[in-house]
Amino acid sequence: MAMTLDGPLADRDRWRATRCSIGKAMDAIGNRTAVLLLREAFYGTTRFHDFATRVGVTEASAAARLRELVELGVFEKRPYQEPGQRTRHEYALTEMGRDLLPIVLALMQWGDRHLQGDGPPLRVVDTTGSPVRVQVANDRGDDLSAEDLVVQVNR
Amino acid sequence: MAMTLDGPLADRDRWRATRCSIGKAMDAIGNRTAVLLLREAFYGTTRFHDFATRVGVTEASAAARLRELVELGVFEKRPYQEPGQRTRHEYALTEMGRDLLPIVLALMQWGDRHLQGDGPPLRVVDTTGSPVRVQVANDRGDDLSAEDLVVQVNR
DNA sequence: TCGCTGGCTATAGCGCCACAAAGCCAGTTG
DNA sequence: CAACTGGCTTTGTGGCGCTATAGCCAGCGA
Repeated sequence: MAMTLDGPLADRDRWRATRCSIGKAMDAIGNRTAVLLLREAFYGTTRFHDFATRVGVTEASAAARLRELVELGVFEKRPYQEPGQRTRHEYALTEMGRDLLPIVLALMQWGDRHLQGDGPPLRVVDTTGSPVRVQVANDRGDDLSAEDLVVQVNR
Repeated sequence: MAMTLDGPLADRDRWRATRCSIGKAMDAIGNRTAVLLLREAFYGTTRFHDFATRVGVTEASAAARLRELVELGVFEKRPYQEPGQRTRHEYALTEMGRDLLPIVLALMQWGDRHLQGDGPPLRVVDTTGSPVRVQVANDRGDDLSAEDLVVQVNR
């Protein structure tokens, strides 16, 4: 049912998850608008106005969230110029941002399975048409659930 | 870089992600306290007071978030009785709740990699000691990134 | 030089979610 | 029967993030 807590972690009353990466990640990107901006970035959106309208928030909101994400290092702002147009900026995912794909797809997968009465609106497949899913796996690629996992103190 | 949008999705100005599972998932559980309650549940916590103190929020906050998660079907409240004690209730993850493991671990993995200056505080391994990670994979277990993915309309 | 457009920024108001402190109720122990 | 404990609930306050509306600025085209 639950994970196994190893070594000094076993006595659950003796420690608190103060440097927890899950909490830090939620502080950084745990916000509906931020996550939907990431969805749009993975769908290929790069321009400010497109982000705002496709996510369905005001430009004020999109600007505030994008600014935070640039500051954090998830997006980078890059100048570009279309012929006959002035210089503009586009928002491109950094490596840090691209590493968010498992989070975004895991949310989608869970929502598809448990929150959609009429089934998933979209399907994600690979380039051969094979369905894609997010899994918790070890080196051998075995699919694991909580009771297969052990948590240890690092170093 | 980005996913491929297939068929009617290709013209990005022609559709809006209105029934988006990512947005619905964020509405349901996209909240710091809710996610940390889930972390504790995966670590084995079942009792109200333990949830509140281990997450580090007030009992008022823990009670409100737990009530929402029970209503949603992520937790179920079960009566139990310790010898010499009155009947109490514990919070246990349902299947819907256990399906949130990839989201929680994906957040942890990303936070470990990008938000922890001194490296990850905890390690997650399987029962043989092999490191565990969250991956986006197809049927064959290939690890995929955004440019390998195709999004299609379902049905 | 004037107006248009894209990309923001500013202001005011509202709701959600956190906090702290206090209160309440059921049942068990003394 | 009174006191204690666990598990909440209530009340009041504050911040953050959303909305709507309005304004600003840079540069291109006419």
